[in-house]
Amino acid sequence: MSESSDCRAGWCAETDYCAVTCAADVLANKWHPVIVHRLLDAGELGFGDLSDELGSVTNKVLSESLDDLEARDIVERTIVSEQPLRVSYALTERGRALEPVVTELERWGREYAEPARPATE
Amino acid sequence: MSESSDCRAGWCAETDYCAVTCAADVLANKWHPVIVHRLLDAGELGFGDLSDELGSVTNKVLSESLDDLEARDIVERTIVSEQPLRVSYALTERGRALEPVVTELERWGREYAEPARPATE
DNA sequence: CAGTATCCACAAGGATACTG
DNA sequence: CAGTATCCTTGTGGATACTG
Repeated sequence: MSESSDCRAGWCAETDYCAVTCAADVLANKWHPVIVHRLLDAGELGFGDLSDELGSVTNKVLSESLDDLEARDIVERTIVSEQPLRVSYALTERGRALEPVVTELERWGREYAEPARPATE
Repeated sequence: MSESSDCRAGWCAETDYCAVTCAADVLANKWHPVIVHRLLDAGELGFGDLSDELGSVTNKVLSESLDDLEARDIVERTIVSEQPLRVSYALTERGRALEPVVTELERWGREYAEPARPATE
């Protein structure tokens, strides 16, 4: 799924703004930021818990998002029990390192979110 | 252009993670993060300057990105001269307030960018 | 120079139904 | 429960050509 920008093409981390782009790429998905945020303060959550918290997400999309986050080593999947199947998701170290980003994002959101008026037309 | 999420639907800023989502939405565009970053440390840049710095962006896409950022009141457009037309872009207060976000994004990118391995399949 | 106008390709997200 | 499998709609970005 997704080639996810040129981060691995030696294009990243060479310049400061490339680092920014690559990091932003990780959160450039409709559900990733919330998922990380929720895991940040819940520690771990099951698939269903996440689904409930996000509200309008479908199984397919949530599953894809989690797969992607796992592939990026942001999130870790653990099987808690089979029969009935129960899994748990938690942040990896890389994932936890996103905390300051999310914190600042939240701060900005709280202060400046409302006035957004995307395209007058 | 773009309805840009449910931020204005009273959905945002009510909970912490909604604030995060809304803020993330602002940077959820291929070029927005870099543009903001570049303006953050250049102060102001002309259309052509930006185009040069971003490299592979086309006029159309850069133009759209800037329009969107302007509509969101992140960026400010100033006409420097007509004939030949010259404009300058700079961050607004809202835009400058994104600095900590970008800084943390950059920090994370520098430290963790490389190992990303999006989808093994 | 600083854009617009068109057309196009593709990935992302959603709806719905089904399964180990 | 925790996903997969399909199908479908839309948005986003890019190529190219043109303009005040």
